[in-house]
Amino acid sequence: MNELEQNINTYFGIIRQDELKSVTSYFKENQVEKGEYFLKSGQKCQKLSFIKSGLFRIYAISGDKEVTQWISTPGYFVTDLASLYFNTPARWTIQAMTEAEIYTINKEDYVHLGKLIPKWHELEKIFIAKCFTILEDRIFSHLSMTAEERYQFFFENNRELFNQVPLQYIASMLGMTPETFSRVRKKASVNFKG
Amino acid sequence: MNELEQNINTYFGIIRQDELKSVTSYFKENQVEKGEYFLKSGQKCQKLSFIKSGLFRIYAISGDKEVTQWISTPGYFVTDLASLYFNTPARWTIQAMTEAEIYTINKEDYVHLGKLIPKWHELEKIFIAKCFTILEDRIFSHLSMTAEERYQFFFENNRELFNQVPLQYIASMLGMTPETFSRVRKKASVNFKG
DNA sequence: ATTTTTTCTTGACATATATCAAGAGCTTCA
DNA sequence: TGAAGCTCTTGATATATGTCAAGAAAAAAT
Repeated sequence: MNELEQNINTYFGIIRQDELKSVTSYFKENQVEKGEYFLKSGQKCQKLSFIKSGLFRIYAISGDKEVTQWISTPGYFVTDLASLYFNTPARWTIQAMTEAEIYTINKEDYVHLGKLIPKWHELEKIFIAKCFTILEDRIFSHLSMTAEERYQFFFENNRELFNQVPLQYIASMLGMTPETFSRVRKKASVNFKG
Repeated sequence: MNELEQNINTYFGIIRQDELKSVTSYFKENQVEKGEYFLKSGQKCQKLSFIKSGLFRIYAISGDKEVTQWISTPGYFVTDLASLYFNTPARWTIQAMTEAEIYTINKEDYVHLGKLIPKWHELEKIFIAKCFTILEDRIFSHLSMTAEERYQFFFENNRELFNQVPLQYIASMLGMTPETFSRVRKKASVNFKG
């Protein structure tokens, strides 16, 4: 099973091999330059991509500040789900932080799959439900954890990311300033050694 | 169109009248006592209900504190989506804050509808996607707004709730203490008059 | 109607986190 | 290789929010 097929399997669940082939055939592999915009806030999102290589940052402008919502890494996907599903202007801007290779399906084909593969809506359902539970975890973390605890938790589960991207963006997605992030980090590393 | 049919329409989208009838026929109306638990954290959630009347609080215990995630009012629904869809132990406890009347479908029937009504998975997909966008808004509010701004925003859109439930729970779902809530509230009302 | 319980407010104070400013260490790239 | 720009850290300080404690107000129970 190739990379893309595995992505589909991970997020959408299991389908017959021939259907899987059919699904993946709608994805086109493409290259993305560093700094290139996958989506700009306000546009209607017309595609969904899985990341083969490279890093994408999903963020929005709020007042005079950027709010990073997520950093997407190989194996993950990028899209603005709300915009894709409800045809609303995207909240998020999505930009490549590095050169990247992605597998992209456009919205038209994505919707078409629903007519082509009986089980497709069910798979989408699973996909979105997974996205939902991820957000639910995050809400809970904001309601119940301090900045330090959110840092710890994220660090435990995403160590690799810390030497791949500017830390200020991780700070933002955890809901703290770069300065606080830096201090929390120092404190955590001291605790870790001690 | 009755209340329940309208609920289905609002959350799941439009379907044929006969299919709608078929869907709603699986929901049973039932009474709930004040204080009764709809779901307890750790259980596997086996149902989904729409609220005809009454109020439910969705919360979790974190350390020695309760974290209120949401207060569900007539027209809304109650369930633990993650638990319902992935059969995992529920994170949330759901308790009736008042006497209540609800329309309930059990999981078995809910799943069965997928076999019965071709479009059902697609409707569920819409339902979950809506839930997703609500959470996305909330994440954004925690990443970009102060306690005061979150208060303001919630107040604008949910004034009625403020004289129906203990404010401490609203405080918690907005991620602040009752004391902070009280101060923010005072400040907001002064600004409002001035 | 009175008591009891719960909820809300307020003040004093503690702590967490943000802001501002400066400098150090990296990268990038000309 | 050196200049220019990022990025990260650190200190000083400000602000937002939490904690604790007490009392007032409101709601529920008797």
